[in-house]
Amino acid sequence: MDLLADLQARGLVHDTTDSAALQARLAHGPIGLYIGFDPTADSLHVGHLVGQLFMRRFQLAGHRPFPLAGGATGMIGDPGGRSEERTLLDSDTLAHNLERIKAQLCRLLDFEPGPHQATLVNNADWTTGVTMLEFLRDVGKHFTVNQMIAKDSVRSRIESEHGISYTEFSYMLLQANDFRHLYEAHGVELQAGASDQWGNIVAGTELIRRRLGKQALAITHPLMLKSDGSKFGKTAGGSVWLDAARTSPYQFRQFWVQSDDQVIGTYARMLSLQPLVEIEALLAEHAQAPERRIAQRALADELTALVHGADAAAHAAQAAAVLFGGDPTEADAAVLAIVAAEAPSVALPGEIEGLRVHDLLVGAGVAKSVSEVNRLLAQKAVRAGNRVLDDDGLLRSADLLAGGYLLLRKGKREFVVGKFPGRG
RNA sequence: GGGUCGGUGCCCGAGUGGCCAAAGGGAGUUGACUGUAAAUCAACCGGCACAGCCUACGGAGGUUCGAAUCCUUCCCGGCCCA
Repeated sequence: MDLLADLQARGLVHDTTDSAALQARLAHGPIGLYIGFDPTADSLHVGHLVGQLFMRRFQLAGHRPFPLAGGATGMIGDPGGRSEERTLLDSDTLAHNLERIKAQLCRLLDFEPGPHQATLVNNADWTTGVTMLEFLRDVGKHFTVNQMIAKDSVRSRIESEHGISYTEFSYMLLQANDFRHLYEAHGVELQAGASDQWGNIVAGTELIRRRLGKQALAITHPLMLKSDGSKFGKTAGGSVWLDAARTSPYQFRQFWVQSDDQVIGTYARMLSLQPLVEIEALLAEHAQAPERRIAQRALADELTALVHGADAAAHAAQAAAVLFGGDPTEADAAVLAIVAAEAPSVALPGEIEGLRVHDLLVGAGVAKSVSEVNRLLAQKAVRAGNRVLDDDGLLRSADLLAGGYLLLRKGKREFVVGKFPGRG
């Protein structure tokens, strides 16, 4: 199966400009492709994985990926997919975000010198020095406002009550110019992105055609949505981030393990780098005994290893086995040490006997307030080890597990490990 | 610039002097049932030193025993007129 057919079979192709030309071009030899990521936060989240892995698939098939960090476009903000104007980030925040995101963009791709070497680029490098007049003459001249306001992302904003600023209106020109620059400077002939980027991407192919007289190509992948149609990658606690400091490898893995059956097939096909036949076999097996969650576990392990490394993935799996598998009160100190390193943790004061859990749970971020802890206690939702705590929330020294760890559990799936400072 | 309608808790949205921490819905949390799933049912859903107190209905003043509700003023948004 060739690359394009594989992408299609995985449900990763939403639209392409000229599929025959793309097919032929891919068969002809290595192609340069790029996907842009704007530094709107200091970490990417799981929603960005589709795009990152999209590039990885091309690289594995022998092509050259150019992950682009939007140092320039991030200053403007993409008008697409939102009903209101963005608040502009200040330059310190932007610089910080950019640095963090660059590191993440590099993680899933191969940067070793060679024919399919990845190259990280930043559109600020070729945008910052351009003057307003140059831009208007070299880029703006090639677009009519008529076409620009016809694009979905712009039209929906024009029709919204808040309107759209001139700044955000210009976004697509910047992105078009990026494509043109990469085409000329690096021979990047293909731009990929999520389906909501279609308008911006095609603006680039048009600019290349008008100004250079060359054909550039475009391909988009569907936006990933949850089963209820809401935005992918959001949980109760917010987004699931790729940065281990924001979302621990354990939490990251749990996100996938807890995916529901309805969407796991879509997720596995779109995200896993395993051959499609193997994925289909796994999904068939999963359908036989969904309660075993083998598809969820397989995808969770694969993605955690890709994003956080094999060791972190193994530890996250071991921690989950203790917390959801057997009896944590029987786990030995070595295993609990792994749990303690993976699950959110909180420092214990000297003495446990008679200590109330309130501050521990609030401190760990599991509960927002003392009142909430009281409510949880009243609902019998808090445990230490296996013991359901009384309404007073008092702990006993007998609640300590092997190695002096205190395992607090809120509800069925949230855990906090209490550790004495200086140990484990 | 003139007129007019509006700004309520995470979101939508009721409330037009005391019975208001504020109806209802959504989101969320927990419990039951399960498979670390979905659906369903139930409870909870501002904070705290928790039978009480504090903070809160755009901001600041005021009237009143008492204000989300009335008055003044300022800020912000929609619509209409210029």
